[in-house]
Amino acid sequence: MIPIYPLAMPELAEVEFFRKQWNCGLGQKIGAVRLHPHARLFRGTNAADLEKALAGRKLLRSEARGKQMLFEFSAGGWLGVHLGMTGHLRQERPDFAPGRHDHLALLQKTQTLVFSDARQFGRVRFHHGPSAPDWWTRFPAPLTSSTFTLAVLETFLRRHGGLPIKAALLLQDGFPGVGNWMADEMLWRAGINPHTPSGNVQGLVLRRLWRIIRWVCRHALRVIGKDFSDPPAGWLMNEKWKRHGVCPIHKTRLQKETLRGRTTAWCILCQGTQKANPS
DNA sequence: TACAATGTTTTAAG
DNA sequence: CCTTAAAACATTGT
Repeated sequence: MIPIYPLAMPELAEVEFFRKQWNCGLGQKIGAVRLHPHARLFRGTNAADLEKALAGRKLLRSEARGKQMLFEFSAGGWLGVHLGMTGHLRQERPDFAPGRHDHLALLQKTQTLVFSDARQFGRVRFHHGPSAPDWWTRFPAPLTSSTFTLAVLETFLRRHGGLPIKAALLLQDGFPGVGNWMADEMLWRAGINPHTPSGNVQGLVLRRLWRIIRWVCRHALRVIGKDFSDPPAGWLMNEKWKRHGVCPIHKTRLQKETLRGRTTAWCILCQGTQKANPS
């Protein structure tokens, strides 16, 4: 059977789904490594070293934090993976021959673990040592953890008080894993206009946003992260990418605008009519 | 053809 | 040093 790999760009839940696509190789040795050594994907790491270091090691475990993934190998090998806009992980047959965009392939006895990324906005890095690399351990706590308190949210939004709330939600330092669809989903559910300065999100509205951030993360992981199911009916995400998307509640056409270079959709009845540069 | 795409990083400016 | 704005990155699909 040939599995079908969804063509979706990865945010929190999608990353978690793709991470699990390599679970079939847990506990197994890497026989050989095939990679494109000069691919942009390997910027900042020595691809030749990576190739030499991983061959013969065993894949032990993996974890996702926000949009980052870390795969641990025996003898202190750590492989960091970011999928960018077009990256994905999948498994192929053991005799797999990498294609043009299959930049990294780990050959195992019963399958090959593949990382593909056409645009190469993604990234692969390798760390050798007894513990996980610094960039990983310094990563902010998950939004679903008890560490992400209302006070943490308030402090972050105040620090970036001049940014439109939509742009602030995309900052990975504050909201690890949140991407374009999740940010719009959260603002729609919270009834906040995407252009609202972050510093103006206060009081009851702030508290509601905090609850919704956690709710959307949990549910996205439960549905999409599990098996890449579509989000339930009633989610804004189902409408956002349609040419004539409508508000799931009012059935009126969504407002669309490029905000800070990112496509943004909102409902003027739920979130108001505010646009960029009011004068 | 020209433009847009669910993401970061760099560079410049305030 | 801090925050913000915009361009750059490379490829594919409409």
